[in-house]
Amino acid sequence: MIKCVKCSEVDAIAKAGIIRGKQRYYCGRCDYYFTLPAAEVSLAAATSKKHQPTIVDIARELQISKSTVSRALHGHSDINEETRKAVLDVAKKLDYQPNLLAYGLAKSKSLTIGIIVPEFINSFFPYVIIGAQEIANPAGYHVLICQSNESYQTEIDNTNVLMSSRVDGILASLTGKTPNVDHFKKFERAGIPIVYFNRVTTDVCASKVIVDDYDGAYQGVTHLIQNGCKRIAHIAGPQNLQICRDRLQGYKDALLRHGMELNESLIIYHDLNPESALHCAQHLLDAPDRPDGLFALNDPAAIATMQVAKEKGIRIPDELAVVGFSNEPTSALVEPGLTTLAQPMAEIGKTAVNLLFKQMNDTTDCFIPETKVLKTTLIVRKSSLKRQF
Amino acid sequence: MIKCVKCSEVDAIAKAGIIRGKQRYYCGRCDYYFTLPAAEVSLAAATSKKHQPTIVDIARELQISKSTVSRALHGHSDINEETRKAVLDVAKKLDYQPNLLAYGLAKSKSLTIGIIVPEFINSFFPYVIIGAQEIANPAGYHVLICQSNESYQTEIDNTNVLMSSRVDGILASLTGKTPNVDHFKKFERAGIPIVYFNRVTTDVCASKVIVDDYDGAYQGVTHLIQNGCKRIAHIAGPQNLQICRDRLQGYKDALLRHGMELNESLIIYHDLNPESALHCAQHLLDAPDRPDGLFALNDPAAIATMQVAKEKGIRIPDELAVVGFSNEPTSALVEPGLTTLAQPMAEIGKTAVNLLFKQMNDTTDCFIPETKVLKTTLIVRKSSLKRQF
DNA sequence: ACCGGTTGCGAAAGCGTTCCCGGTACTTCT
DNA sequence: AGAAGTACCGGGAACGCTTTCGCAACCGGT
Repeated sequence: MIKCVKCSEVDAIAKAGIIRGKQRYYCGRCDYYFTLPAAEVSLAAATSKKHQPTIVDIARELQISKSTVSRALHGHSDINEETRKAVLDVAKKLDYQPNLLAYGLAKSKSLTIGIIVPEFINSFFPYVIIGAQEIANPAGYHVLICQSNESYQTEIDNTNVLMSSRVDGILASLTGKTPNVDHFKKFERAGIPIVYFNRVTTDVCASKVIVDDYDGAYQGVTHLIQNGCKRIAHIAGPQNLQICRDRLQGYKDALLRHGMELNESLIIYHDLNPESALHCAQHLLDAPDRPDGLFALNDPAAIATMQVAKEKGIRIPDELAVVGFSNEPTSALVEPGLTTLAQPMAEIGKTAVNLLFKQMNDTTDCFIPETKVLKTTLIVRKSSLKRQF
Repeated sequence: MIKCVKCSEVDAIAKAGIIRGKQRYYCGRCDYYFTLPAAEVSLAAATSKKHQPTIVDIARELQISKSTVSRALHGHSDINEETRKAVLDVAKKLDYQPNLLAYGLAKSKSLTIGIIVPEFINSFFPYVIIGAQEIANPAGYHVLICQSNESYQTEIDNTNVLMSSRVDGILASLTGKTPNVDHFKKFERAGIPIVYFNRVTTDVCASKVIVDDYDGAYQGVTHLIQNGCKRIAHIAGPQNLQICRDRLQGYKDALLRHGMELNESLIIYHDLNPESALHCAQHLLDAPDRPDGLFALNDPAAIATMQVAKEKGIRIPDELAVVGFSNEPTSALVEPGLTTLAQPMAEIGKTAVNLLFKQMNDTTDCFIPETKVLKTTLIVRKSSLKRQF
């Protein structure tokens, strides 16, 4: 017979429904509902997930309170030197690893900064990330990398992931399809600082790290002109990105400044997908009135064009001089070497994190965003040096 | 005069030390210690960190309990359809983002898998990571990427970071300097599954994803032999890595099988640092009795050698035929195109995550590790096709 | 001897979730 | 009509950590 778990009464027990698959009983005397305790599923087999040592374990071992352990582990004041040593010893003995989840919850900070990049197949972004880590890691922060794969939707998803992860700051570089930065507004609302780098938009009030794209483009195109190019094409990027607009403008101004005319048919737009680069190249080189010079918005596009030119038997640089942008390692490997505008990639990452930290430590409620503009350097290789000139 | 905060007594008050910089008082009547409440530092300026909506906010808005909200957000049973809709609406209205830290703490799982790679400058690892994300993300997991920068110490640090982050699983590829995997043992102890990929060691009992390195090397070297090479060199990797030992063995066996003799002076060891590749190449090509063929353990080493050869005026493939390993995109860009053994990079990532998930969902206490061996494909380009042959 | 000050530690309240369990109001059998 | 079952919901402990604040013990000067 069923006994009440409280009064051990037997007679006043009535069935009171099934709950979560188990019979429930009601004791009329105690006015108490209960289910029979599940017969102690004896297996410690359910203990597959081993217990990780916590500060409570350390505290128990030393017969002190967890507050003291916490203080000891953080070099807090208000702690006896011997106690601290003892705690540290036990921590090492137990191989204690602080639980960052709990830490983050308690402190409302995750010690993590999120980085959103459009891709990391080409070396540009990896180098930036490495630069960022070089500053972030020593400061005790680690880095959560999200790549948007040049997809706007993925970028949005990534912002949500970073939001849920409660990152303390964001470094972001946009996709070529990102029409606006509304999906980043939530970070502002939450007081999480953002620094945009490289691929930024103009319509946002935030800190930015960019290079002088206009100047770089201007230099690159001028170089082509000085090397005898008469018809200089430009593979431009999506015009939602300031970086692409600036490079385009630099291209245009360089031409005009040197008394050359603008020819819209020589400007072709690349959506930054790898296949698109090949299409642009095809299109450009198939044109009846082929260009004899090309300034591409980035190295991969320049290199893709060189490949296509090669297939078509177009000689580089004599028939087509090429200048890229970024100086990714590959640009030194292709044949002929690609003339390009070197970007200080690691420097970009470092600068961005420094700016982020500055903003994170800012106590004044109205932080004034800052834009750092780094310089590019023209690296001349063979792809732009016409022989007959 | 000072009043007791409890009884408002004035006379029985005595000073009782300074604590944390503030004067403390003692009321003899109440037997009570107190400090004066800090004059309400009126600034809401300290509220710079805005409040993020939580389930409690949703609950308050709807006048229900947070338990109900939690159930609603997770499509739990035991919830009225209308209630759920209401919760979802409010959640959307408030732009609620679940706090992954709190979730992780409560559930003892972080929905994160950690990936440790030795570097991500070359494209191999990025592609693997993309493959991994393609499986992990749809399953609700995100990926924490750590790069060890070919440093053993950094790799150890990375394991600690991932341990602290309480990742639910690990994908790891070792540095060329990692002597053993003791630093990964803590994951085993904690019951956190690991899958090693690509750069693995033999002395560990865990799931692995590798390619058939021996076979790939054998194929590559055989291809060189069939193309008329008589003195085939090998840039080998650190012998702590099984992958490097296998490729070396494949090289040796291919030579022996084809009646060629082994020449230790033609084997040179690369520590996987970028500069080291150039040294190896220099050394190899400066030798009095220069090789006429090269099988390099990876594409970057092969390409570095091609660069050095070019500088020295050594013609490829006629004077030196080259075969790499991996088929990174760059290998198609260099001149001549690099013959190489294609690895299914994204596939490696996907397979590894699948294996990891399998192990994570395994309930039996004794999980049997599994090793998946993927196939390589010889991609023939011009770097290995001697003309006079 | 007493008072004011110092040092070191413990108790407990959060942080935002999940989840177990108990409770209520209602429905459906007999 | 009353017993048995169903559908939902709320309370509250737990996760591992930080942090505030109270308190005891001790120290040194008058």
